[in-house]
Amino acid sequence: MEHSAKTMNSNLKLSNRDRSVLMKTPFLTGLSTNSTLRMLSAMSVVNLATRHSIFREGERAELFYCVLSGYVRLYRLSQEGREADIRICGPGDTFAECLLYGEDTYPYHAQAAENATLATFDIQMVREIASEEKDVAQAVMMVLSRHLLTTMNCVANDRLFTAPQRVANYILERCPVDGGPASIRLPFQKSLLAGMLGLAPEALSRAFSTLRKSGVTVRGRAIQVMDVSNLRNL
Amino acid sequence: MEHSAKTMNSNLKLSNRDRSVLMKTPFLTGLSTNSTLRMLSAMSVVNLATRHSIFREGERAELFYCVLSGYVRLYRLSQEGREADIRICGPGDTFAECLLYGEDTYPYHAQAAENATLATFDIQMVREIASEEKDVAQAVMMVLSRHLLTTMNCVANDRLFTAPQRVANYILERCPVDGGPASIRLPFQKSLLAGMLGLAPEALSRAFSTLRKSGVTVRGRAIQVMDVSNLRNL
DNA sequence: CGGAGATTTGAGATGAGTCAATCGTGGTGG
DNA sequence: CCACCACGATTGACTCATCTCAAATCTCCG
Repeated sequence: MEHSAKTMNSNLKLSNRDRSVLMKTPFLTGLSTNSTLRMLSAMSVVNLATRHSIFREGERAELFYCVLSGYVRLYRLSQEGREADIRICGPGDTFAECLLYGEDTYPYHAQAAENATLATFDIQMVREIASEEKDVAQAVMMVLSRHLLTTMNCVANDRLFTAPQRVANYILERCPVDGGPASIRLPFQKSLLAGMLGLAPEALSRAFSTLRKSGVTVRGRAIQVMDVSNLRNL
Repeated sequence: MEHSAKTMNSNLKLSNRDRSVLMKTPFLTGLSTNSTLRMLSAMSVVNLATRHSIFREGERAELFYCVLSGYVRLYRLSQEGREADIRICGPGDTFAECLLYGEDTYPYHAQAAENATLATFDIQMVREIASEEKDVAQAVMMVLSRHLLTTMNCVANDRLFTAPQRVANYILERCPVDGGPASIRLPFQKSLLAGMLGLAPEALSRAFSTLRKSGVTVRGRAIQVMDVSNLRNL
């Protein structure tokens, strides 16, 4: 079908950029040649159009994923159909990797938030490889640790900070560390950032306008900060 | 000092209950005899009095922990001194294990929420053991996966549900699965449950009284549910 | 240039936090 | 065994943050 060819396309041809992201994944860096080859044999690549569903909550899990380009949204649905984002994955991020040693069904929905290229890994095969190749097992542990750390951070941020504070944190994490002026560019739509921070889009908008008096200017995806060290005092 | 002997006491003598919990930890179940012995050699046991601090955010991390009895509170502080719980660990739970392959400082505070017995593991040593013994590496991956899954669940719950819904979820997770009446007993103070659900104690109290009209009765630590399947429709 | 979708703004409703006072309970010591 | 005390839990009053719905605007793409 014309449609499915456009929205999902599996092959092993990678753009140079995608290949470079792939090899820089904590998942594949520092592996022996042999381990790398084995991992690549468990891997495929797919292209996804914006809003394309990757998997649904409750589906049997056979693959986990690594984002090469674009962004992916992981979310849950309430009974009434309200959506809550759990995590936004960008280039280099891995998701559903916790199923390597956990349940056998996906615990949330995943959807391409924009056109995206993903590497898929066969869970069964990687589990096998990890049990034989120490460097792969170590890579898995590193990825899991890092993911766990950022997720606990997310809980803490949600519970400790207000919307403007969370937005300020997001900006500061992406600014050159010194004081003075800085400017960054959002890599995605604001509605995605809102979900990432656990906010409704309207709340993000209002948070930005609150931050105006702290020297933050927003025009489209461009964000300018008059004085980074000033913003750091919340 | 009399005081420190009372609040912190390191030895290798375990009560039968503690030993049984320890061996049932995902961390130590299913290991070969040799791996088990090596893990035990990286381990100590400590007793802690209520409110005793276990480590502070930013401290250099040399140990990770497994709760044998009692409860431990992991939390962050805001500038103004407000506390936000990130996780409550009970018997069998592991914490700071994400530092095996991550940063080298603790990313949050840890405190005994009541008298507790903990197993401590030397991070450096376990890292070494995991790199040599496959079954240990696998155990680490299982623990990390499970922890990650529950933490993502926590984010989803916080973002999707109101206080009464979160409390209902907590109760339902601990009820026999069928319908009809049920009763459970809280294993700790209500203020701890409040923190676990990301609520102020007052909010938990109000949530309980909201749930009264759904057939939930609370007296001290005892919770009675008139009809489980009824409560399940939020 | 047109238009669909994204973003902003306004107004109102609601959920949850804070502070303070009261109530209940369990543990301690007489 | 009882009385008391200290601390946890509840309740009320109020404030604040964020969501929801609706309308107005903006922006980017074709």
